[in-house]
This record gives sequence, structure tokens and C-alpha cells, in this order.
Amino acid sequence: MGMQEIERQIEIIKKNTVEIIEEQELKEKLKRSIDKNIPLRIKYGIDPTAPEIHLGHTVPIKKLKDFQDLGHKVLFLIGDFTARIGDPTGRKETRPVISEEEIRHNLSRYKEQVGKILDLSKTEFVYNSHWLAKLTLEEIVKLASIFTIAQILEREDFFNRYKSNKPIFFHEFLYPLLQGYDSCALKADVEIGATEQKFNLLAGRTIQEAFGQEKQLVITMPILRGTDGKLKMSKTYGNHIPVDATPDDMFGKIMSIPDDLMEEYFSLLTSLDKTFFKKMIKDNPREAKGLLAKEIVKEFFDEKKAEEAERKFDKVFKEKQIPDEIPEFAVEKGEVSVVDILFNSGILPSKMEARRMIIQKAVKIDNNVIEDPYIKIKVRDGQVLKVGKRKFIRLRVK
RNA sequence: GGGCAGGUUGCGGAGCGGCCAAUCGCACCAGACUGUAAAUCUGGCGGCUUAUGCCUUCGGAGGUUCGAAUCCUCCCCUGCCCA
Repeated sequence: MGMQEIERQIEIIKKNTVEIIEEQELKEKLKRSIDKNIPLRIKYGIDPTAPEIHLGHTVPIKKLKDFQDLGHKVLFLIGDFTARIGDPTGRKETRPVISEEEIRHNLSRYKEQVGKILDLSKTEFVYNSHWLAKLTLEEIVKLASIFTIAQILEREDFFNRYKSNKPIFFHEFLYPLLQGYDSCALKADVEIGATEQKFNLLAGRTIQEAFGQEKQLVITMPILRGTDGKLKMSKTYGNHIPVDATPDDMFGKIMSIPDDLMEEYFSLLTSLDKTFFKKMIKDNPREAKGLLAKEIVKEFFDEKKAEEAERKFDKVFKEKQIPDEIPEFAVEKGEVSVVDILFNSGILPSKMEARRMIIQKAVKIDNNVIEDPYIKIKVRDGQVLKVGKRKFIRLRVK
């Protein structure tokens, strides 16, 4: 049974991965795990400053779920200490220390979101401040002595910044070292991360070895592109789909992705058969996208919610009707400036913007385009004001 | 510590005494076209009760000038080179 079980597990583990370093080590670790009945320790770390998980994060988290289903132990690392440094991207510098309270708050949010994929009762949440805050200077120096500057500069981000005369702060060098040290502290057998994490993940191996531990396996997962179809999904780029979006919102966002992205989403975010969805994308892209959206919503909510989201979506965008529930805004009796309504209801950020929208014929009342930016109207109770394609507001007379 | 080059509206990057709310590209928003797609085309993209008007903005604080993002002084920050 041993060999077959190993092969079975490897097949599941390999799905959707970009790279496994080293596959031979995986076999050995699995063999020992099965023989001795000791689960592998699977590490995955996140940055707790942004307590919002999006579909991009779910790609590696789904891999964790695979491991969990195979009986291994998932260690979900909250990088509360490393967050103070910030994973070097050149975008942000040292971040403020987050408070105990924020951490606790964020953790509950994480659990809620991660719980949509992982079995929380089998997941251990750990904080790296527990060991990193206690490091002595001596230990830090030892850590720093494991790498040369040239090695650290191999990291793509550092290299690019160095080359283009952009600032690299010394503490940023610490980030991969500390992340690697986390692997020691956790005695990780496997660390999972997106491909962009490869350098940090490999640092874990080096550091574990330097500390006399067995090296962790590194499994890299593809980076999901965002709704724009170009850049990686990230809140900073505004192209993300949050896990805790409403079903309707999630559905809508998925429908807005470019066609080219469908295959990637099907493959990384659903468990549908590849031949099946490939054919469907080719034959009927619109239908395929609808199915994709429904499948993903179903994964995070349930079938009923998914179908409802689809219905609402079709209603607004296919049939061009007014959505079921829209926000209301009360206006005075008598003549009211449309610009004022647009601004005061919060639907647009400024009056200038409101005027521009009207000039661009983006504003409609009960489906009649408003042309005059200075017009005042007498509102009838229940009229619907529409801006662009997706902003609606129902007017109520006070 | 010294020398040089820089810090401009979300980002990149022009401007270098008035015509600058500030070229342009990206992002974003709207319209047309559609499958709410994408691509493309067009327009917009600091704010203000409607403006040949006013206010805020070009690292920070002062100053010169009728007038400064543009000149001067000091300060802060970044890169490169030297030590």
C-alpha cells in the first residue's frame, strides 16, 4: 500500500502547482509520514495588515486544503511581526506596529474567510511575533551571516531596484531571513506560496539547514491575475475579488473578467474538468463565464445563492432592468437640483463629478437621460436615478 | 563628511518667471459598440450654486517679484560617486 499511497498523494499535491522543490524529497517525506503515521507540517504565511483575503490568496489556500484532506497538518502563519517590515516590493516602507487589538480583530476575520476553504478545526493558527520578538541580537547576527549580499540581491525585486537606483532599506533584507526563520520555529516540512515568494521560501530551506534542521519542501503556486486580466490580483491594483464579497458582487466581478482569463479561473478556482470547460469556453463564452461565476460563488456560499446572484445579474445587465434592492435617498418636496442629489446621496464624490456625468449623458431618471447639468426637478416618490451602468438610487420624497 | 543628480496632480513622467490646475502615457470614470465582456473609438479625469470668476495643489518653511511648480535662502528625503 505504501507506494500506491505515495503516488496517490503526489498526484493530488502536484495539481496546479508551478514547482515543487524537490520532488524527490517530497517522496521521502511522504513515505516517512505514511510509515510512521506522522502528518507533514505544512506552512503558509500571510500578512495580517490587510485582513482581506481575495481569490488570488485562495489558490495556495486550496492547496493547503488538499494537504489537509490528505491528513497533514496545516500551520497558518499570521506574520504579525514581519508585517512591521513589509515584504519588500519597493511600494511600502516600514509599517506601523499593529496593536494587539487589531491583531485579534484581524484574526477573527481571517478565520472566517479562510474557513470557507479550510477545515478550521484541523488548522493551527500561529503568530510569528511569538518567536521573532524574542530573537536576540546574537541570533539575528547569526541569521544574517547565513547569506551574502550578493545572494540577497539575487532576489528579483532587490535586483531591479538596485539596478534602477531605487532605495533599498537595510531592514528589508531582513524580511526573507525572518520568514525563513519562521520555518525553523515551526519545523515546517513544506511551505506553500505564490511563485513570487520563491526566494523567501527557498531562504527557509537554507536557514533550516543552517540550524541543523531538515529542509522544507517548497511548493509554488501560480499567481492569479486580477479582473483586469493583466496584473496579479491585488487590492492595491483594485482588480481583486474579495472572498467576503457578497454573492452578487462576486458574481458581477467574475463576469467582468476578460475572456482570456476564463481558463485560468476555471482551472485554479473550480474543480471542473479541463476538457469540459475548455470546450465550453470555445463554443459559448458567455455561457461559460456564467457557469464560472456560478461555480465560484457556489464554492464560497451555496448553490442557491449562486443561482440568485445569476438571476439578479441577468436582470440588471441582460434585461437592463432595475435591481431588486437599491439604496434610497430622501429629497425635499419641490424643486431639487439633480447635481445636489447626486452628491448628497453619496453616489458621486463631488458636484463637479456630478455635472460631468450629466454632461456625458450618464445620468438617467426613470430611464430618461438628463442633459442639463443645472436642471432642477420635482421628484416623484419612487423614481429611480441611475448613473452609468451600475449605480442606482431610489428617490423618496420627504 | 564632500561632490553631483533628483523630489510635480493615483502611478510614471513633462514643465523650469506669466498663455500652468499644470503636455503626455498608464490607471480610472462615462458614452458608442457588445456577451456588464475584452479590444476599439470618443469624451472626461483637484474643488467651488452654474463662472472671460474664486480656492487648494508641484518635498517643507521663509524670501525676491506686479506675478513662482519655475529664481534665492534654510531644512527634510532619495540615488550616484568620493572618503
